[in-house]
Amino acid sequence: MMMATIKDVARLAEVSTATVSRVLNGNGYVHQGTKERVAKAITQLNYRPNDVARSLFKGRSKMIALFVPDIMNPFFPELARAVEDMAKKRDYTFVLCNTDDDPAKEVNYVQELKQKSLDGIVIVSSTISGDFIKDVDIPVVALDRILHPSLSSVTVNNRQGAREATTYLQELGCKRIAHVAGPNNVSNAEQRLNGYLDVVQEEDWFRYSFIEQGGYHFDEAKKATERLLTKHPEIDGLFVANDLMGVGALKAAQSLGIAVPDQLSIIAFDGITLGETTTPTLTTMAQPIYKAGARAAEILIEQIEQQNDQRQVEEFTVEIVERESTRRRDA
Amino acid sequence: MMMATIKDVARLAEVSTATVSRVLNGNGYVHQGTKERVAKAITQLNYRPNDVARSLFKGRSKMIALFVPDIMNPFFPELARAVEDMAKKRDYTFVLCNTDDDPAKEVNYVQELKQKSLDGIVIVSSTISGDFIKDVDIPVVALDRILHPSLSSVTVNNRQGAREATTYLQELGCKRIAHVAGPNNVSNAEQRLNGYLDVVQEEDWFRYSFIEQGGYHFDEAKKATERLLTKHPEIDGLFVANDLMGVGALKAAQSLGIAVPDQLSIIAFDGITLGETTTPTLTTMAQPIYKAGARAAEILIEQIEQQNDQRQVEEFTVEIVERESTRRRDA
DNA sequence: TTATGATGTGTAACGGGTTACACATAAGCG
DNA sequence: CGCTTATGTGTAACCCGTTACACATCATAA
Repeated sequence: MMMATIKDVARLAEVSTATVSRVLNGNGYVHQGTKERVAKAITQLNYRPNDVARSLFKGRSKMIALFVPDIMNPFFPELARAVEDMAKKRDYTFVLCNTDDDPAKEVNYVQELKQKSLDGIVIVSSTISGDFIKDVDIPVVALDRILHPSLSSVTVNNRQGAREATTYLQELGCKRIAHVAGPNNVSNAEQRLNGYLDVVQEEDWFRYSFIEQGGYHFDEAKKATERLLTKHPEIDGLFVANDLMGVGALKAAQSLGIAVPDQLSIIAFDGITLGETTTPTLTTMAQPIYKAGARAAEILIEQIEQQNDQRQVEEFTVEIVERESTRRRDA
Repeated sequence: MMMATIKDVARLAEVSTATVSRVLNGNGYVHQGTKERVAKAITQLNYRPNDVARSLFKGRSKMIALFVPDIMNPFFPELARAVEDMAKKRDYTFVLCNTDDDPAKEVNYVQELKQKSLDGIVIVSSTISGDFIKDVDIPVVALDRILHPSLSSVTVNNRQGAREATTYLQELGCKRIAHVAGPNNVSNAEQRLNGYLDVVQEEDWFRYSFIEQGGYHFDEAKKATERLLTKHPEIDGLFVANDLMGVGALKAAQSLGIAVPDQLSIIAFDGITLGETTTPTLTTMAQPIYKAGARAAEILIEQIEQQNDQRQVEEFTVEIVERESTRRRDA
């Protein structure tokens, strides 16, 4: 059978559609008796308002989107889960977009979603033009990476975390600490690199050849680590820009017959589950991933609902999680 | 500035909105010259039709959803990616729903999405009532698990794959092969169990105590494996119902000091990336996960667009991927 | 008793598209 | 030349809610 409409309810309850609408939304005055008749009609017809009609009138859709480079990257599912949970909690529908870090795709998604009256976007991106995104006339919250100074954002203290990670390796007794870096143009990767440099740059052993690019990819990081360990066999500590790459580094050490953590301590960054399943498990600077995602969604929804119009910038703190890939060196 | 509407275009091009609509959709007759004037006006105003208004009239939204138990389970991101890619290719917006295997949540999502005129659902579920889902009056395609005989579905040959996995262990020379099983009520888990039984049930050593429940969870599977290996130290081969559990089994063996693959060969099922990052890497019966997801979405869209109304049932084939967790036993 | 505000409800416009229908003109054909 | 069909375009209804506005009734205070 056809979905019942507000007219059917109105007819059955012998009132106008305006009255039904008022009952539905709890607006205006409605006589108690009328309210009950309408409620009864609604139940009887199993009526559910058509959200499309509502959206058309209101110009809002109760939908938010999350843009990620690729949901298959194990960092993003937890973020997606967090945003979806918050969306559901606040009665929003959750749209997921994989952008592949392609600015054209990102722009294209924005346009298509705006045609659908999407209410807002949580975006993880390093590629989209800040100038484009700041002019998108719906609320946007940047997550994990900063996109434009005018946008609300939720991030972590990458630089400080990187400093702590590197210092931790020093405290374990590591004498030569290298870094497998993330991509050049990504804010959080640069911050992690800087944090590493903050700690080691003044050391007399330090040279820039202790840094290799791993581009946030498993394979690239594996190769980068192999290069590092080959040209500098003296390396006894490794700070890797994220966990996915950290696992690549683990693999590289294995393939070169270098024992982790006996000969080499490895610490990475992010705190994704993947790091718990390797052998050895991966020591890491863990982000509160879920919390950050949920908070980003919450800020977005507050902005949508005008409860809080101004820009919010929040930075969470990372915490070391000691696992098996690091160990104190005997002096 | 406000978004331009079809009326603005009509005014600028000096035609009626009907004519603009015809140009937009390539319907009916429009004079060549008129067409050009309208096209010019559209460009000039940077006009994009309002999809909400369209949806209201058509009763269709160009949105499809994917229901998964939990996107944080590493089996699902690839599926999600596949469905999203296909959705995008066919100009559909992709909605992701985490159901936590909770039938109430599933029903609730269906209702909310139907209010938004969602066009169809790809669903991975073992919990939703078949009777409920078959009466949802929009197209539904079951993926990975069978839900109801009247629904289109895309699955893999779980039973045959399980037979091959178990036989493979036999061929390696394993004499006592145990199974860490998935949940009871999930069709593919039962099929995998049955495939295992097909091969070993007639063996004289076989007893049901060689089977333990691991419920498709990492931790549960780890504990189940510990129980198995403790009560049956003679086990030299293990078929695990999926890769996530397989990694749990690997951990269990490690914690008991049992060397994989030297003392124990482990083969799992699914072929997710996670199995490539462990040490040893995990031998598995790999599903064409991406292909299956993409095909499910394609069938769904065909059904939505009435190109193909009848039920489709497709079964893909799994293939063994030999990695490091299995090895031939010396006779 | 009357002015005033609170309560209760319906009418109709509106949001932004799509399309059935009517009408007009032009072209093709016997 | 008259009839039929193809081409071209506008009017208005429709999709399904929401809400401004008008109007009535009722209660309360002065």
